[in-house]
Amino acid sequence: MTLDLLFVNISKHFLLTEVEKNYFHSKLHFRKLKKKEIYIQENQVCESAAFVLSGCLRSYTIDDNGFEHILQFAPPDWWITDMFSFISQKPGTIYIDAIEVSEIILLSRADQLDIFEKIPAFERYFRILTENSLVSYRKRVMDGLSLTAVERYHDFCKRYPTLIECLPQKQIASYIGVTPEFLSKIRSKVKIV
Amino acid sequence: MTLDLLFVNISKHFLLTEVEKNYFHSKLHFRKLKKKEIYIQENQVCESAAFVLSGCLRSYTIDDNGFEHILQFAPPDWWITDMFSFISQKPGTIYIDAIEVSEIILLSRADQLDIFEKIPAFERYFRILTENSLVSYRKRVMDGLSLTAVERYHDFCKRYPTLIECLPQKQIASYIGVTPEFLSKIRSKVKIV
DNA sequence: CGCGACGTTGATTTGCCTCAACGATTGTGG
DNA sequence: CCACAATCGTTGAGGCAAATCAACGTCGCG
Repeated sequence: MTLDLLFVNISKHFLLTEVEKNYFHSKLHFRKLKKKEIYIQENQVCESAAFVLSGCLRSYTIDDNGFEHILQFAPPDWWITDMFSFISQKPGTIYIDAIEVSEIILLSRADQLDIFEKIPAFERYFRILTENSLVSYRKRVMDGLSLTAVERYHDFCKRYPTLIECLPQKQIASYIGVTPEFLSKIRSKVKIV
Repeated sequence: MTLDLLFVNISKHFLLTEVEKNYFHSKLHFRKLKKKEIYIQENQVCESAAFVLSGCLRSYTIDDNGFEHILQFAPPDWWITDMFSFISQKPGTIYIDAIEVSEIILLSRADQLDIFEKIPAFERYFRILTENSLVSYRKRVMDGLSLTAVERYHDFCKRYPTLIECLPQKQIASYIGVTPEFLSKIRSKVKIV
């Protein structure tokens, strides 16, 4: 239950004084999640963003037909939240749960905004994270428009080699936007070649 | 050639002193674009973000088969840039051009970062814009995963009623991710009902 | 006027989905 | 610790949404 991972992450962007570090620390909350435990649900206000210390989380929606569509995986050292609900503090549309036993650190939106006032470097830190996240969503949109399912699968394997190992295949299928059956067929064809 | 639109936009988020306003103003560059004039090209570093005063811009990629895929339309009062290239100052993958005669204001990344230092409220302004933009890209990813072409078209009509009027149909098709032929068929079916 | 971009429509093809059946693996309660 | 259920991945047959290809009328523009 060490917060080091978070502070190392932050220190890649700027250096905290001891006082700032303590202040920031005082705003954080720690939480453990069991496997499959739900952290955020649809129609619920997402009060906090979560930083993953261990384990792995995912965010997803459930459509009218009951199918899940995965938006993001969050292994250790990643932030995850329902950005829409987090910034607006209105009920959201996504679910976040734990793929495996996980430890996370929570920062509420109110505390985040408070910290932005007190320690402007934090506003920079989160601005940069948001910019990077925007770029990766943009890439995802482009991939959806211009790549075939096979190409999206290969791209996923290249980008997230460590996730490939530990994720059930149906969740990868849900992320790249195909049915589990079809992903299975993609994989069997690749092997033969 | 008035910058008012930009300053009104900013004033929705925070108030500028006269000094700050002048400083910010001194960093801006004005540019006119002819219809179809290209502002940013693939493999080029995107030095500046653009704020649209009049007209309309679009960003898009061209895939291996020569097809365009539109990422964003930018009518007046919107910012547009190749975020990947803008933040990394590395060669990008997207094109930005003018759909019609347009007037834009340019802010270079270097100047933006400089302004963040001098006037922290600007860092907040752009953080908020980036957060909102991230949310809309996220929605676009979800729509691509869970909606049919017909549903994406109706959603587009609802969200961008003013754009529907002035855009050639093939560009709407490119944005929602279908061929122009198929969008034509979608529209003809809707009319009959 | 004539060319090129655009929208339309129809015939055909294809990428991916649906549904169903089957082993293999995981997990769980007795 | 085993037995059984539940979940997962695989495979095949058939179906559908959307792409492709081609032909044609219209319009804006040099």
